[in-house]
Amino acid sequence: MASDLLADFTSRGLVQQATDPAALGRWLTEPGRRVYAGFDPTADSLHVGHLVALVLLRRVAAAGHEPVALVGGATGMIGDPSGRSEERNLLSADELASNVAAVERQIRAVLASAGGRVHVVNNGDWMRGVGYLEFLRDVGKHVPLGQMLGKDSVKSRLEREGGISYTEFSYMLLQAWDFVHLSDALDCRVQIGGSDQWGNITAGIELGRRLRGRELHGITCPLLTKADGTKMGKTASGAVWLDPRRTSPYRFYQYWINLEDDDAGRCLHRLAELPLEEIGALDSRRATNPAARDTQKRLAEELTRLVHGEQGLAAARQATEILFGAEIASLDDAALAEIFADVPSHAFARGVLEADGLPLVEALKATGLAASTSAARRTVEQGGAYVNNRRVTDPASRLTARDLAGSTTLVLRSGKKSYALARFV
RNA sequence: GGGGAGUUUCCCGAGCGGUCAAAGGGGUCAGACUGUAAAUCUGAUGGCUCUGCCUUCGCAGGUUCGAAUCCUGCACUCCCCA
Repeated sequence: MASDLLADFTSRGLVQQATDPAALGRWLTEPGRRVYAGFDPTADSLHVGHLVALVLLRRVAAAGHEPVALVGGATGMIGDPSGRSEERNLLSADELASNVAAVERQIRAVLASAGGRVHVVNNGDWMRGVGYLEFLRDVGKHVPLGQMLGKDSVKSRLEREGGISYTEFSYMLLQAWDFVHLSDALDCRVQIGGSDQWGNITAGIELGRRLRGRELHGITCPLLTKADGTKMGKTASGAVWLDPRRTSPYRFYQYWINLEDDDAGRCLHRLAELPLEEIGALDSRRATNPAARDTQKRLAEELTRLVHGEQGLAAARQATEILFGAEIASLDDAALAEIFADVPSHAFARGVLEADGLPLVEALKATGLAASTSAARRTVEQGGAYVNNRRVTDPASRLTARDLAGSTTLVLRSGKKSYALARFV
């Protein structure tokens, strides 16, 4: 069953290119093979774009092999030119170190539930001690310049005005050496990555052949893009991160919920760890009854659980329920703060709730839900204002202590989904 | 250097000396519909202590009971001739 890995990938649309599938399949017949994918620590969190590689590694584990996640403490110093139109800015060593630590944590968390043995390595560990001359003699000597110049990542950059620095040009040497090193250290002979990694992967394969006479393999998967051609994982407010401090579980969940049908379908195949029969069933239900949006729901559920755990999923669901209109009866301040983590809040003096209370229009203006008192009044008159998700249509109405949802907080809303928290302290 | 056209509320753009906070379109914001989609439909869209009041039509003055609309000067933009 271990040999099913390649077929498994293929059946889920996860294979763009692969080296000699027959030989690769043979090598994978034995369980416990190590397969690696690399992650460069360009930020202190991975994002949705990295999910494909993570899921790939989980499938490696599920197939009875051992995933190796490489964090690029060394390569992150340089910057991968692949898929980039411009030179990268270098990260400081401090930044890099904390990014490495954070990314390692995330990878472990996601891979932990896959079961089996997981390796997380950092190429900084083996690159740090290597001297420049040594590297040029041991590695550089065996890589023909013509081959390097032929890589798409290099070619496309050379044609552009900004060109490419020697530093970024050298990136593929490091990644090539990583592959050879991992084949030495862990007998890891397969590298997987996004399709933009093909050049780097084959550089490693070539180096393994020249240096060790060893046969290494590579698999790339298509980059996840949306039907409109834009990158997956981008929203108007920026990237969708895996770190809950950057992207709350609620927003993460919502990202998948909001996908177009086709995009959701593709993601379902590639990212969801569901049996193919179940995926097929969702496909046909999407075709016959798209309004039910079963695919989006299932996808959001699976991925939120994968990244944020059962608790994160529960929180995302509760937040969804409330942010989509469920009346807010009584919730404590902590739950409110949690659910409305992404929502702007404004603090008022507690005293304004005394006596007649605070005019609603003033609260709408102060929280930024309305640009002016006039605009606030209009919103109320047109039925667009809600207190704790209960519509209020009287422009003269005032907020008093009875309107508090928690002990100090109440929730204001304008229209369908513009929320603000009013805190009285 | 000479001649002509223009500068309007977020954008484009219409504005007869009074009924102009200023047509129309876009955008935006609400509401309905809907699949937390797209499209569509409706309303709103200077400010405020809002059945009224205040401030807007390049800038500064002037004429007039009354000006975005007329006159003078200034600034900027565009076009034609040299």
